[in-house]
Amino acid sequence: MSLSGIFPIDRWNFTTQSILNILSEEDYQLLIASQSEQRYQKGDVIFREGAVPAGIFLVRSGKIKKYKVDHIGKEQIIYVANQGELIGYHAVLAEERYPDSASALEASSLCFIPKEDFFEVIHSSPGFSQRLLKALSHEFTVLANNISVFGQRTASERLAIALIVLREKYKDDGRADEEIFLNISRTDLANIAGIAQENVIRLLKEFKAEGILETEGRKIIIKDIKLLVKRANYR
Amino acid sequence: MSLSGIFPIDRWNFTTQSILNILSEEDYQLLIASQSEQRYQKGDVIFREGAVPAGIFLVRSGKIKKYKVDHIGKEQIIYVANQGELIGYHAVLAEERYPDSASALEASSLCFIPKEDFFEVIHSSPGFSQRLLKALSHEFTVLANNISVFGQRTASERLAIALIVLREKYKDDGRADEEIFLNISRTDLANIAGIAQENVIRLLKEFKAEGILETEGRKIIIKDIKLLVKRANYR
DNA sequence: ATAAAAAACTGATAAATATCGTGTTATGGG
DNA sequence: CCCATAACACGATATTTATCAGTTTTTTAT
Repeated sequence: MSLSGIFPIDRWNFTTQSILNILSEEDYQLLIASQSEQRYQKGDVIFREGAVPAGIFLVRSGKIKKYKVDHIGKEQIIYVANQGELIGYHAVLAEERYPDSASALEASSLCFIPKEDFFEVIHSSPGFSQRLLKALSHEFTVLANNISVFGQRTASERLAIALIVLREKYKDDGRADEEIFLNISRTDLANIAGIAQENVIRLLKEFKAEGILETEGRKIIIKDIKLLVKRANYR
Repeated sequence: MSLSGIFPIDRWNFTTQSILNILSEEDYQLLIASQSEQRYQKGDVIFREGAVPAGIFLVRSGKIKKYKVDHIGKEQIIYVANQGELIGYHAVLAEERYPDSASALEASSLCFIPKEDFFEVIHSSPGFSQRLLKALSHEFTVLANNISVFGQRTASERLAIALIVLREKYKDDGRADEEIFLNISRTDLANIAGIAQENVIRLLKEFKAEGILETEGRKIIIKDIKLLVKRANYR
């Protein structure tokens, strides 16, 4: 079951497009010409905040979290990148160091693209930079939306919103049936929603009691997306 | 006194560049060819969330807030645009409706640029879209940074950070001396930092007691930026 | 299969922050 | 200049959320 028609997730600007959708076949071939695919285990770091970027990464499979670590070691997850998305290109384009770190949420496969190759495609394909502008502008909207969520929403609303967004990201994995299984730890959920891990557990218990979801150990299975949307308090 | 050397505000990615810096003289002339400058009083709305954009706005003078309004009427300020900045171009580039509203924080003068003119410059000047990509990528970094601030910082840290950022934006106004006067209401401050207005007042009182700032009615005068930075708990 | 480690979970308490009620001071229009 | 209105201010209280100090369950590695 898609969210379209139930929760206007696109209209509310919580999702971004796979970069592959904005690439023509030629551009894509050019981009991955000197590719080197690498596998990452769950928890492996792809790049660290402050490092100088040498290129960008295309997520071939798996899920990557982008996050910033606090002065007291607290982690805030900024974004979860899914299969088909590019990561690290903002820093390359802005000619800055990485403003955040990236690591694998689950076993993932990434394709490294040297920044020279990336710039070559940008320079040689005028259409590409326009589509990139469009994609970046949309991503900007998504992030701005997130700021308002943090400023205006309660802990339970933020968790509900995080679950809705994650459900979209996880729905293409595995199971073909209605129930979508989120393979993510309580701690990562807490670091996405910006709340304490213990409260994630308590809130998940509430959601479970309301029939929104089921849990089996670490597994979270979203059962009733409509109720979840109601919990998020959107309209 | 500039922040450089005291607080590495650029390194911490809290500021964005004026778009004028990335425009060549020709591009600039082309952009404002069919300009129509308009004056806005404090509080006047420039555009509203959900509207279809017809073009972009260049801030000639004054300050514009971009914000989202809650289901219960609470306002979250996403960004304060200063003289020299463009607003509304993300929506135009993404071909979306405005994701947020914009209104004047003080009497301002804006120059409207029809979206056709904007696209013409993008298409005709390959350098421009590249510089725009760079600017957008940097803005993205700034927003991502803000998300981590909301997720990781206490109310007083968020207020201190808001004051530091605003100080940079207000320092070119009026007075040439050291003390920078922020012409912004407690409510707007609250809506930037994402805290209750009463708490802004209480925290300002604390900051005053610590010698960080002075208040004269609605006026806020930053006296000691070093202490303010210490309050923000950055390093 | 089993031990060790990690993650999930729980209840009590503390801390942070919002809300409410009310008084006071600024500020802008007539 | 004065009045009306909005903004500022402040204490008391309620609410929300985090922290702490554990126990239990699940997962991982051998």
